[in-house]
Amino acid sequence: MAGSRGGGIGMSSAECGATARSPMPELPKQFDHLAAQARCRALWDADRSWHAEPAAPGDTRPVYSIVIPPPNVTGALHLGHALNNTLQDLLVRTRRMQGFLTLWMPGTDHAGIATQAVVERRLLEEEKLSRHDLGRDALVARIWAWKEQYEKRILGQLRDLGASCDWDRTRFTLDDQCAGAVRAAFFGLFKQGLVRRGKRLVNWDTFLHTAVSDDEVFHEQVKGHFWHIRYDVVAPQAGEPVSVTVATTRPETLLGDTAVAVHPDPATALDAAEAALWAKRAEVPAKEQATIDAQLEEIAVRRRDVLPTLVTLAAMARAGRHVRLPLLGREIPLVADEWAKPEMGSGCVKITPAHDPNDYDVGRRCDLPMVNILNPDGTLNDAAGPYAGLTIPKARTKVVADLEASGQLVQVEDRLIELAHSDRSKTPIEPYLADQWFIRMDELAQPALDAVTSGRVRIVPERYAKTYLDWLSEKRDWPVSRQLWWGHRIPIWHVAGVTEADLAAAFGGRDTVAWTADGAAGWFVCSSDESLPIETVAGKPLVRDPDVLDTWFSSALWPHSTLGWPRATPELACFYPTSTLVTSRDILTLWVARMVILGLFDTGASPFREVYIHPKILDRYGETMSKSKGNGVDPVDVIDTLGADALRFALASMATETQDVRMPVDFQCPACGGLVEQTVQNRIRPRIDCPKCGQPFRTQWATAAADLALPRGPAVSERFESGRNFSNKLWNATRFVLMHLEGFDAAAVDAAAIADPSTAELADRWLASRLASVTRDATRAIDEYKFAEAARVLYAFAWDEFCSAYLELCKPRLADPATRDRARAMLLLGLDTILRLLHPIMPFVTEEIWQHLGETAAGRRMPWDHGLPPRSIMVAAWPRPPVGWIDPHTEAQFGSFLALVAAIREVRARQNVPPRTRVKVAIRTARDQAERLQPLHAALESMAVAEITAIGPDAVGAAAAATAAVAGCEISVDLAGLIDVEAEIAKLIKENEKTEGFIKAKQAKLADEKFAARAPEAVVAKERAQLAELEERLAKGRATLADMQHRGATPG
RNA sequence: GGGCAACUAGCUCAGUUGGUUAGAGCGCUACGUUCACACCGUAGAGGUCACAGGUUCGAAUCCUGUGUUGCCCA
Repeated sequence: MAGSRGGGIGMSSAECGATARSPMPELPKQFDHLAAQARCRALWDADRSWHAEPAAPGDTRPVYSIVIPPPNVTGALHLGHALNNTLQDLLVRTRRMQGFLTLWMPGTDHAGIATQAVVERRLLEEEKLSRHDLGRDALVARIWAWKEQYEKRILGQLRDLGASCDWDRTRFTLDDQCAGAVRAAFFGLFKQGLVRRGKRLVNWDTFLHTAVSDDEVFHEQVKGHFWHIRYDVVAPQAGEPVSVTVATTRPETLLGDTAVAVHPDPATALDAAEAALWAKRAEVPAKEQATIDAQLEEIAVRRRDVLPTLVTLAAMARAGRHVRLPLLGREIPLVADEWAKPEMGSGCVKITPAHDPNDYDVGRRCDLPMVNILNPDGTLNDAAGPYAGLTIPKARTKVVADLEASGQLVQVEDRLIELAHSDRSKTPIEPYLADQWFIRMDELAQPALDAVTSGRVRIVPERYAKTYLDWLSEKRDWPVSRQLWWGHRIPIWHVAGVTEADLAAAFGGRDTVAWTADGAAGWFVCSSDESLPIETVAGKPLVRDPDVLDTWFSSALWPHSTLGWPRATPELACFYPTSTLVTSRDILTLWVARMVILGLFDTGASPFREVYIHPKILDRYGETMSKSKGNGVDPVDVIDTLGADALRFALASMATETQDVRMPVDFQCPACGGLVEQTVQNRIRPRIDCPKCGQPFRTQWATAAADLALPRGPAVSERFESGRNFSNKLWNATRFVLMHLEGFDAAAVDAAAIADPSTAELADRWLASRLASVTRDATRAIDEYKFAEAARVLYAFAWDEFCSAYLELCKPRLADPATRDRARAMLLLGLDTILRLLHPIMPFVTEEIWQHLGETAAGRRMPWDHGLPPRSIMVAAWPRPPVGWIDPHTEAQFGSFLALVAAIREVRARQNVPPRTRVKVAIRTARDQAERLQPLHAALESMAVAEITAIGPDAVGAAAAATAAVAGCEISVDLAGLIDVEAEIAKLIKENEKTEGFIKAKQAKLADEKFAARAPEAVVAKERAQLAELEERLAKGRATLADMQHRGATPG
């Protein structure tokens, strides 16, 4: 497609010059983003401009590399991905243009449980099958099929967005190369003794038969009960309680109880609780004190009634006494542990280490046995004795009934309970003790901490370093087992009943196999090979661990695994460590910290030098966008309707240093185009009736056939429109420039000479200065990750200065053969520079325009170009205007000119002068100012629709005139026959009042002796000057007002 | 409970080391389609910078506290 458009592409300048023709007829008034997107992608793909090869010998280019945070293959990309990838592309395109050897590594993530759960849910919905019906291999095959589909879609979306990834290098966290890296990394850890086997409480989903991670759990309040149960003391002695009462919301867990805990020092604990209440009471408002008083009263009662018993129990616990577990009759110890709170309940608490996280900690501290009473399917196992085989709800009913029958049930309370539910199956989570593999963090964490504290890895914004350091410094072991089928199978096999000599004989000499004792006469064998070459050792079977690794394990290797590690590839040598990681703060610990840990462990180097954390996009209510809430905007909708550039520009503009950008979302009615505000109520409806035209449309929730038949109303946001408008503005500025470029020999222009401050006139010096300072500001903003700043600076310059000012004042110059060529050269310089600066943010519109410039002005050469402009702007040189172009004095002078134009326009507007009526203007100003403005007369007259009747120190305005003082000029607009005296008087009064206000404030400030004494000299002088200026303005204003009022009284 | 943020125009956000007569985009009002652009132009209205103290000659900006909101960790 690129080839079919405009034969000029890729031709030499001579050929281009020969075929140059007026482009106007073929350039539509509106930028066609869809056509441009297709054309540009085809061009970039044809040239593989995004591809990077490792540096060849002698290539001295600096290297810039980024690895993409691999999107999950769970579903399509959302707005957060669009932001994340826009910013990466922005960095990558900038560096590429700046001459870096630039690689952006793309790929996707297999996303363990998320993907498996999606596929399992569909399997159940569509075929009424569970994964066990299908079997491991068949399910995994299904998930691969899903992955193929979504990977394709995701990569397509990234391309639609304009991402200039090196598509030839696309990786997947579960592909062969990554799998090899995972095995090698795990094996390395195993060999160093950093992998350990241990028990861990997991969130067990009894419906899906799998552990789910903490962030796949949601909490919901449900109605439940609080059962108070009596445990009898074994052989109570005189003065000792004969029983203790504990309370639980899950009575069936008593079957797994291995202790009852009491606080070791209940008196002190009670005092501490009371002291805390007093402290709180002193702080809260009076109305809340009553509640606290009641609690204090309660503590006093406890001290009297409960404390003596607790003290006795604590002593009994120390003496190693026991209580008898109801129903099962097991004797379990009384233990002393601070988890038991004397101020709560009976002060005693039952301990079920295998089924409660807090109890688990108590169990660890007190060295208690851990009795698991559950089967993976949520029924009770043999440890539950007569209750084995029952489901949890049935077991609960029976336990309660039996307790009641045996008289052990003391009391039942109704209570609201915060209950954990699985986000995947929506069923209650059971804490479940399972054997897991852990990566030991005690040694691994320190280098990763050092990397950040030493500054070798810089986190931007800086405050996130704290999150990272706090989390890592806990050095908590990383549980890496997942009871799933989709993922990297843990490369560990178990064998029992053999000796180490047997193992040594079986694997003799292989350095890819290592083993460790399992603590129970068996062995764990680990290998970095895809499989072990043998199935038995000394006749005993090797059994592979059924679990897979945590998804984050393979993600943690992403920067080096994608570059070929553990092989010593040229890619790894050239592009590792990478330059920048761009991500969102919610995975700073899960992902970023682990990348640093394993990057350092595997390669000895941190995987990146800088981490940029970008904001999150929220909806108008400050809620995170998510598919399940229905409050997101589909980036594809924006790309299709407004263009990828519009999306990217808006996203870049949102990337400010403060986080959490809100984006109000509306539904767009497909019938009338009207916007319907998205609310908490309507965002989950399958169909919405447009309040404007009454026509119904469907949303993402539509499932019923009747709803699906309706046209879809996409979720949109007005925030994207300014990007679309900006594209169009650039497009039309181009049309203007190209229109005037006909017959212009761009090759003959020496842009540097044209912009030379010593010879150029004010307007051109101004443009050159602005180009240089804007380039500096935009470049610096990108370097500092201030993307919104870069977008704002470029938008304001391109629109307000280049289009509204420079382009306008070129109009008279273009009409004059004497000044035309210089103006044309400057327009070309300005447009070309703006395009390059904007390209990283808006690649499509800039590339499309670049192609048109290539047809009309292929021979142009910017001062920072070494040769002719390349075929694609993607590989054009980043502008480097000479610093000498920057001239604040010129910028200030030109600012005066623009202020003059604005002042005349304001008078016109106030006086309702018809747009095409030329007004007569006299400007009284100092001689040097008048001389500087001389070349701008035509521009001033054209921009303000004015005729300058006089300019200079002696210029005299008409008798009936509106005046304004601005930028050292006193302008006088002749209002003969036009004047609206009332409007002018009203304006003057208001203006004078405002000035008086300022003067009063200034006078007060200057009259303050302390100010004069302590403020810096320069500030005082500035204030004085401002006061003088204000007073002069007021004097003139008053004189004019008096004149007007006189005139108003005697019209004519 | 601990930590991190945010609070500035109707909405979404800027506002560098304190020197401000507080800005932008969208929206709003008025006027306007001559030849780059109505996805446009010109002009205008609109703010007690959450609140209360403090530091300072001077606070949107620094400090303390309060309120509201969000996120992370437990």
